[in-house]
Amino acid sequence: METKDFIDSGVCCEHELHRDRIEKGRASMPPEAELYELSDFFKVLGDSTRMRILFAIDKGPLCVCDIAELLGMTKSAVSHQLGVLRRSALVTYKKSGKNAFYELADDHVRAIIECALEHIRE
Amino acid sequence: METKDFIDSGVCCEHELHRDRIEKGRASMPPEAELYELSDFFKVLGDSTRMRILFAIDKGPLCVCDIAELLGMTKSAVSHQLGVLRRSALVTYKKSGKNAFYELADDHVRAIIECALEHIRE
DNA sequence: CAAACAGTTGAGCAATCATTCAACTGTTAG
DNA sequence: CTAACAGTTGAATGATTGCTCAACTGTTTG
Repeated sequence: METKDFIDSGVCCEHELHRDRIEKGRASMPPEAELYELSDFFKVLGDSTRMRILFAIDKGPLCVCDIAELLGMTKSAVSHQLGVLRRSALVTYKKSGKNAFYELADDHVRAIIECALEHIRE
Repeated sequence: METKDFIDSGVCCEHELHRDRIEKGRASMPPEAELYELSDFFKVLGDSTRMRILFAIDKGPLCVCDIAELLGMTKSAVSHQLGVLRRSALVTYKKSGKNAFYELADDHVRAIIECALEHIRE
């Protein structure tokens, strides 16, 4: 056809209609930094060991040894994952003698997991 | 001390008090299958490229070529990630001629991301 | 039909990551 | 102080994963 816009080329995303859609999509994109924070946050939740740890301490604080026993893993492996959860501020811990008792940092984490659980069970 | 319970041993998680806490934690653990579904779901969200795709199509369907242009990536790379999102049922798509228009599967996904965004911005 | 484009897919590669192992710190009990 | 235990940490390793490249399918246009 000869009614093509001068801006048109062979590729579809150069057409005016597509350009509009792309611009709309670009507008709904959050700041770069926020995007990485968001995906990093989900990345931490995206591991079954860490997820099991979060459920384990959901009803009350547990020490590393207890969590390791509960999950059937070594203290070292658990401590590494607790480090990840700690650095992402998903858990906090209090030292008590030889023990370090870990618990969920806040109810926000519970809420997000609960929200995802509903989605799964839909 | 000599008041130790007969079940006590050297390790802390064998003490009665710890055993109780462990049992409580174990009780709050969801079924194995659900746990994996949950962490797999978060794993899909835990990648900045996929997160950017979800935001890109948040305001309306886009074809693969448009998304690739918007993100500054190859169509192949985008298609691979769309495949992951498709297999996890986070997006749906409709074919229209040469194009495949992708959109968010449901509002549940929006809700979870929004919930996490609030947590990030706290 | 043939050329051009949209999209998918599998193999290969580099980077990331979870676990193991060993060495280490710090605390409590004897 | 010394032995035993709780916990952390760094290096090494095997598995996973995101992107590239190339080959392929399917659709539209001339």
